[in-house]
Amino acid sequence: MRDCTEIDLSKTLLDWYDRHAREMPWRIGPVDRAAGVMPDPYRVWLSEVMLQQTTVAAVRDYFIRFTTRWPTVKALAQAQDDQVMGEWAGLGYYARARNLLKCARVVAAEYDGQFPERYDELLTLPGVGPYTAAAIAAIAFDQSETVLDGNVERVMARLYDIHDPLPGSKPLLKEKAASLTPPLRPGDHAQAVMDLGATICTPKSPACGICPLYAPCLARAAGTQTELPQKTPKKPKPTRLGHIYIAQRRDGALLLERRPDKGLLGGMLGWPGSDWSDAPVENPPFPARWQEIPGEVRHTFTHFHLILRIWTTKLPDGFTPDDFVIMDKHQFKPSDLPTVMRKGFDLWRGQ
DNA sequence: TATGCGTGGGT
DNA sequence: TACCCAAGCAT
Repeated sequence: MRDCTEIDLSKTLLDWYDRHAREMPWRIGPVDRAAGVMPDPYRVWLSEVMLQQTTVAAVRDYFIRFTTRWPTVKALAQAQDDQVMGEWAGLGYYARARNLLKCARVVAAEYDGQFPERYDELLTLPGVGPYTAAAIAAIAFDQSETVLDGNVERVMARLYDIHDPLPGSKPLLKEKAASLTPPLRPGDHAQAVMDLGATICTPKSPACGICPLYAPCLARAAGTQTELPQKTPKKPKPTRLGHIYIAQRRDGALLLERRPDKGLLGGMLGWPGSDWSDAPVENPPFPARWQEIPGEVRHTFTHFHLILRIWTTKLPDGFTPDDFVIMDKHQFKPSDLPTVMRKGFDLWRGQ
C-alpha cells in the first residue's frame, strides 16, 4: 500500500518525462507508447545488455551495427561466435558478448524466439541479472517491476537523504524505488528515473534548480545532495607489465591467438604474449630474432594499470604454430581487437 | 559479501 | 594527472 506522496512523485516524474524524454534508437518515446506502440523485446534486451556499466554515447553505434546485421534474436542466435565477438570489440566487458550469444540461442531454441515476459523467468537467462530482468519486464512488457541501477540508486539516496553507503544500502534503495513504481506506465517510469539521473540528478553537479523533484527532495533540503550516494572506498590499482609479440608474414598475414573464454578479454582475439605481472616472463610464440619497438602501450583495466612492450619479427612462410590463428591481410580488421590489443597494433604499425 | 571484469569521457 | 563514473553480472 502506497501513500499519496509516492503517487504524486510518480506522476510528477512521468509528466517531466513526457516533456524531456531522451530519444534513443532502441526506445519508444512516450507519445508513441501512449498510442499503443510497444518496443521490440529483442531490441530492449540487446540495448540493456550493452548499457550495463556503459554510457549511452558508447552504445549507440554498436546497437545500430548489431541490429542492422542481426535484426532478430533468431538471426543473432545463428551468428558465428567470432563474428559477434568482433562486432562487440571495443565495447568492453566481453563476458557480456559471450552471454549475449548464449542467451540468444536459449531464446531461439527454447522460446521460439519470443522473450519470456516474467521477471523470474528473464532472470534465468545468461547475462540477465536483477537490473536487466526488471528493465526488460518493465520496458518491453509494461510489467510493474522496479529497476535499480546507478541512476536510480543516486536519485533515491538523494530524494530520501539516505547516507548508508553502497552497496549495503541497495535493499533500502530498492524499497524506496519500488514505492515509487506505478501500476500504470512502469516502463516509462523506469526510463524517467534513469533519464532524471542521467541529465538532472547527475553525480557531480546536479541541476537541482530545474529538477521536477526539487520540492520533495530531502537531500536538496539538507544540502547533502553532492555527498550522495555514499560509497565504500575503492582499492588502489596496481601497475602490471607485459610483452606482446606481433609477427607478420611477407604477404601481410598476422599471427594472433583466440583467448580462452574465461577471464580477462575472454573469447577475444589478441596478440601472443607474456603474463601480465610485476616481472613478466618473456614468452614469444616461436623462436626468432624478436626486436623491441620503441615506445610502450599504456592501458587501464577495471582493477589494474598495464604497460606493454611490443616485440616484432617476420613470420616465416608455411609456419603454423599450434594454438595460434593466422589471419590474412584482407580478413584482419583492427576493429576486431579489444582496445588494449588495438593499441599494440597501432604502435607497431606506426613505427 | 567481495572480487573480477573494459573502455572512454568528464572534471 | 588521477581519479570518478556509466542502464551490472557471474562466481
